[in-house]
Amino acid sequence: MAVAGQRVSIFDVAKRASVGVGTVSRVLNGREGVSAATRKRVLAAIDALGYHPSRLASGLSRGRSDAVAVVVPFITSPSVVVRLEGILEVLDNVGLNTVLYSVGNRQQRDRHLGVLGDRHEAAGVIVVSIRLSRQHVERFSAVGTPLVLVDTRVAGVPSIEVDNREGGRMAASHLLGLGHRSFGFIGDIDRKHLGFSSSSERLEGFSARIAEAGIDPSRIAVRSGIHSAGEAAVLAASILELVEPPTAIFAASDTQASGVLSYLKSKGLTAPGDLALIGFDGLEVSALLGITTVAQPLFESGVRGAQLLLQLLAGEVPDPGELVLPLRLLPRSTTVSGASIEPVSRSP
Amino acid sequence: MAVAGQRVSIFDVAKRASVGVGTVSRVLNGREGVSAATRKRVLAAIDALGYHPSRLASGLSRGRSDAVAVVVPFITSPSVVVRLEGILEVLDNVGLNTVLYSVGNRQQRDRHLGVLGDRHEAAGVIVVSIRLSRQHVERFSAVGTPLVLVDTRVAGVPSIEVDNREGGRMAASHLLGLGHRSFGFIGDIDRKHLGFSSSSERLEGFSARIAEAGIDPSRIAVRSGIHSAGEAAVLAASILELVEPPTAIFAASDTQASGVLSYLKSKGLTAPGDLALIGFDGLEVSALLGITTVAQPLFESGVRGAQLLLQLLAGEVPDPGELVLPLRLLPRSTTVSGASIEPVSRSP
DNA sequence: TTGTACGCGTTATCAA
DNA sequence: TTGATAACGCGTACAA
Repeated sequence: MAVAGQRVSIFDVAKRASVGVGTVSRVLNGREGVSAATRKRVLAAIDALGYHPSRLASGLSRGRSDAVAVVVPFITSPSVVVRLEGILEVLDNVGLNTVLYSVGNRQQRDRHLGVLGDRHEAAGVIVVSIRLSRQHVERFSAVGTPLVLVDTRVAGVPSIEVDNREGGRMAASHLLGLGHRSFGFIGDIDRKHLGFSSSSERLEGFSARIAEAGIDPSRIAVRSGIHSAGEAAVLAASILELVEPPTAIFAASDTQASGVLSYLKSKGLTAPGDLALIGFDGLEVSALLGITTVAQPLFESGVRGAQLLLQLLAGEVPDPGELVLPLRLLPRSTTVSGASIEPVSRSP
Repeated sequence: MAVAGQRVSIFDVAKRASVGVGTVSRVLNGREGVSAATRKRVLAAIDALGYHPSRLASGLSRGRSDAVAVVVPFITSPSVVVRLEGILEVLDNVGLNTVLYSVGNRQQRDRHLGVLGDRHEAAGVIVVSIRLSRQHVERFSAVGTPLVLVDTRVAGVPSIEVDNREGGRMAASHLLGLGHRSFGFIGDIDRKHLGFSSSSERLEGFSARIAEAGIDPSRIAVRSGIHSAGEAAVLAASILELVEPPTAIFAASDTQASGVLSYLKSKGLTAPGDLALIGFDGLEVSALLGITTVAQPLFESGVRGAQLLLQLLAGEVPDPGELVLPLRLLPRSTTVSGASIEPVSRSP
């Protein structure tokens, strides 16, 4: 038992086990060249003293922190949280600490990213959903700090992504297949200039597919605002008040789609009768409300991203360094009128 | 500019400014006893070299990390995320790193909490929504590591809470005032044994108020399950299939209330016509779906918790060490039939 | 196989 | 007002 008072150091362990600190260190780090007998003695001493090494001291000695920095855009979006969960699960399993950096604007982004290349700050860095400039990336490669990108991409940097354009195409195909010929789109505006591009990429794919169907994509009623359900409701209103409102709306996220649905409800309208609606992400809320959506593997993106970083940390060169995860279209009751509103599955 | 290659240390700065490292350290930490002239020279050198101190080294020297550990239950619940945002905002502002510990079961909890008292691990700790034992707390007080509790409480430890019983009473009063006389309750079951107690406390208050109205509280149809909308939908079904189903349901959280609402919708039922429904938390989803709720200041709880920790870190003794934040009942369309489904406000 | 001593980058103490 | 130097706790060459 660690008695209150003085911190127990590697020296105390060494003394108790009648060995040198070097030996204790060797045991601690699973290095060979220690006889079974001494190893056992050392382990016993460690246990008896309740000793655990100081992250600070070992980090300083090794020349690098053992924490992983995870940089996320101001956590307001559920999708980011799910990715983060995935990251945490993997890192926690291998005993790495996760330091969370939430950035709400460019200044914060640059301030944090500018210093995170330092190995004393973090052993490695995972950036989620934030666009990085070449300069940012070069800082990292210059000092050799492993960097992984999740839901964003820079050529040459290991990353986990989905094909947002393809997702847009999938949404369009689904709606076209149902006979729709006029469309609205509700997306994000990147007010904080953090370089979010998924929304516009999804629109690109959506437009391209519409055009292929012989429809003028410039006729899509496009509205953008901050990423929130409330804002999306307002944008939906603006689209539906058009003289010739579209029959279908593609929202760039489930959060926004849920806002559209709430607007419809408030006006006594229904989907897909009055308006077909499709979202993006595959969040629980979409299942709950029966919103058709293009689902992406959010949790998995976090897991994969963290695993990628682990490889980098181990000095390996990840084979498919830039990974593209698959999307799935989940048809539900906001587009397919027959579809029963599923009695939400028990497992979350 | 920090040239790629060697790390620039306090020694480099000292050399460039023609002073001793002691002086640089003094400037760095804003200590007095440095002439304006030398301070200026040092600052210039720091700037020219792009120097910033090593957290590892200063931590080791000072004997404690400058990171704050935040322990949260497996981040699946939106309420926890909002609290976390509040915490991050405050800590980031003062330059403290936030190390996130997500615990999904007792083993994880004990493993993390057991080591977090060490000042080399964290300068201070904030525990969110997880019940701590006396032993846990004593470990912290023994070594003097500041500890703050958010949404949980232990006598003598600084904490931020709401009065869950009072919240339950508020919900009951609201429903009683609307003429309801039969009730259902949907709450959490703490399957992972992390000591969540809000749900049962809310039920206690709810029951007490019901009893005061002359109704036998044992007649409340109580159902509990894991915290998820889907599970809540299943529980709602079980309640509504009773031979004499209640006319109102109190869900222990908005997430669960949204599950109940989705179940109603899937059955073609409406609120409050077929069933009055009230939730808890005041999450955006409740506004979106028009669910009446008992709102608690989630973001603020994080902010206050972090501020409390800052005081502790500064050696101050927070005056009301155990803070109870106010609750507000927000009547919406799942209980008050007249209430229009609000066209969700623009600001989130 | 094991012990010793130095270095990691800061802070803090003590002289100057 | 300053500079030199001893910790802080650990990893690791190097010596034994």
